Amino acid sequence: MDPQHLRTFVAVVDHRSFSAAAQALGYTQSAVSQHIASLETDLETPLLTRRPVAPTQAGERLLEHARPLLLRLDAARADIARLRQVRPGRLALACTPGALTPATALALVRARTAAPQLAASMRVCGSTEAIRAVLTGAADLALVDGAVAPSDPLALPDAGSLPAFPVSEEPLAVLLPATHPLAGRPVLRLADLAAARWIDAPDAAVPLAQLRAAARSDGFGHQLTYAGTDIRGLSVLVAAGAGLTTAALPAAEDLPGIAAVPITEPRVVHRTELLHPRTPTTLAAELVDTLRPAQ
Amino acid sequence: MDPQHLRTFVAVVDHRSFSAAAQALGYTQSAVSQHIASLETDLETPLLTRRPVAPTQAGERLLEHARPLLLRLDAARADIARLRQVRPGRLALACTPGALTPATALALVRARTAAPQLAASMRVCGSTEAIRAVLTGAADLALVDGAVAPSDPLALPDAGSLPAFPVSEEPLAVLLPATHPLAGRPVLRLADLAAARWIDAPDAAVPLAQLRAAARSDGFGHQLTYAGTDIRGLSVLVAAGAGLTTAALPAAEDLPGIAAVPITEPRVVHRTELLHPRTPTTLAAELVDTLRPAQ
DNA sequence: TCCCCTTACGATCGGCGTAATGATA
DNA sequence: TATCATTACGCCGATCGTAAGGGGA
Repeated sequence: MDPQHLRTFVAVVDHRSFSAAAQALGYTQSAVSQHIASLETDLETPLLTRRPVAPTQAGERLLEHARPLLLRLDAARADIARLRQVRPGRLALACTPGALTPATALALVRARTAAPQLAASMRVCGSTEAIRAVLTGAADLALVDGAVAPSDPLALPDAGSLPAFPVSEEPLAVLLPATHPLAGRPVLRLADLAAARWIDAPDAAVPLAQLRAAARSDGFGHQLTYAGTDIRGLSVLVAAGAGLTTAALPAAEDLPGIAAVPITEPRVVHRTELLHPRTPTTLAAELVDTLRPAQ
Repeated sequence: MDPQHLRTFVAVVDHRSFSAAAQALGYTQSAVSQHIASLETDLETPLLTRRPVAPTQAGERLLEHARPLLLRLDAARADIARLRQVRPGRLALACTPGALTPATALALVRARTAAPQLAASMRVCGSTEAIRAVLTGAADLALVDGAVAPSDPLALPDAGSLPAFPVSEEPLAVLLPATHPLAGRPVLRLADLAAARWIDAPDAAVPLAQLRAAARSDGFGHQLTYAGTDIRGLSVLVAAGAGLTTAALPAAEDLPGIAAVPITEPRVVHRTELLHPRTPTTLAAELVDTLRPAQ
């Protein structure tokens, strides 16, 4: 089970084609075929069906291991590289949309004025991608948000080795169309909304799985999936009646056509956490110190 | 970063010697040296000091990645192997000492009588080892205990891919010498005990880290570490005044020289969970079904 | 017939062991 | 000087690319 073979396997599944994966990886078709054959011989089971190219049951299972495995391998390499040389003149931030608030923006601006020569960058993406960016060294810090019980840590996938600390906690609010029957309520209970129609926007809003966990419910079904990271676009969909979503209460106020109603039951908050590598760059460490007292 | 090289690296650190690691792995000294050299060239940093052989800072960091990485690699292989052939005639159970209660023992006996030809085995060990056993296929099921807030899941290391469900929850009790000033109390608060002297028995009792997490305290210091898995031996130490420990209340009653006092604050329970592979053997699946309604 | 995966085959590279060398207490 | 890690070197196996083969739409 050579990691390189696993990488090829993942690429083949993603591209649904041996030849496309070969091109993407800079191999010949033949090499890719040999990689897969090597894995299948080693594990003594077929991993892919051909025509069409798709993972078998065993292949699916292997994928579930291979992706985190390869991520961790890249993380290990990046971790050692960071330990070897600390680049001071850079600050690359990965940020989920819900974590980009006036407070965090201000902290970044303050860090910039403190170090004017600093080349700063910010990338807005889903939490998985943000965590991956920090793990692999593509980003120096990540700001990630989610919904949890008060003062509980966020349950972040594959972020095991990353230190995290809370930056802020605000009330969690449901976003409803202003015309919605429940829009006038001062507060709402999550359980009352489990049967509603939701929008699944894993990269832009709180993932529905976190709501289910908070409400200990199987509800929160969805018919529409929103793949972007643009909260405003999401709010337009909500206003049009495509479904509900959640956000931090302060961020959700003043959205046109939207009523934001805080959730009181169960006790749940919108929480933002800052993740940083074990060996942050000096500028990243400064920003960490800037934000830490905000807790 | 060949996994085989990582495996060698871990072995060298564990043996504190190239030659001993070579012998353990069935390589020559030379091959081990080349593995380490390959890693150090690849990562462009020394990973080990020689004479004495010890990990450098970068080596320590690599270790933190390498061990879970290799475990997951073994887990992936075992997972696929289980998918390929289900061995019905075996039931290997890995169990932490605190999870071995009359109820779980009865369930095992019942499963045995239902399938008399069954070769059953049980291994008592720490939770990390129990999880590793299930992940690598050495065991078919694991029973693991710990202390958490009521109805919270156990936070188990590296068990990400293993389904788990609760088998029982009982009050958590402190074990005190019968002569202890607090022994007569009907109940105790965990915070009152943070400053006491504890025994760190990670493989036999609730790890102190879990108590710190439950009490949100930095206390629970220890001077004595107990490396075994024998709860009776641990209770003898407690009775002798070596320090305190915890256990499920029912299990802790009637220990000679011991007073078991339930903890009421913060809300915390002793919880036992059953972990099983995604593809359990038929007998393991039966036992899973037997225990599941016990929830 | 075309597309795409598989197999055959030769060249190259990497990894292992043996054995010589080097360093350290 | 004894012990242990490193280096030199030759052999073997693994992997790559080129190219021929095969099977489904």
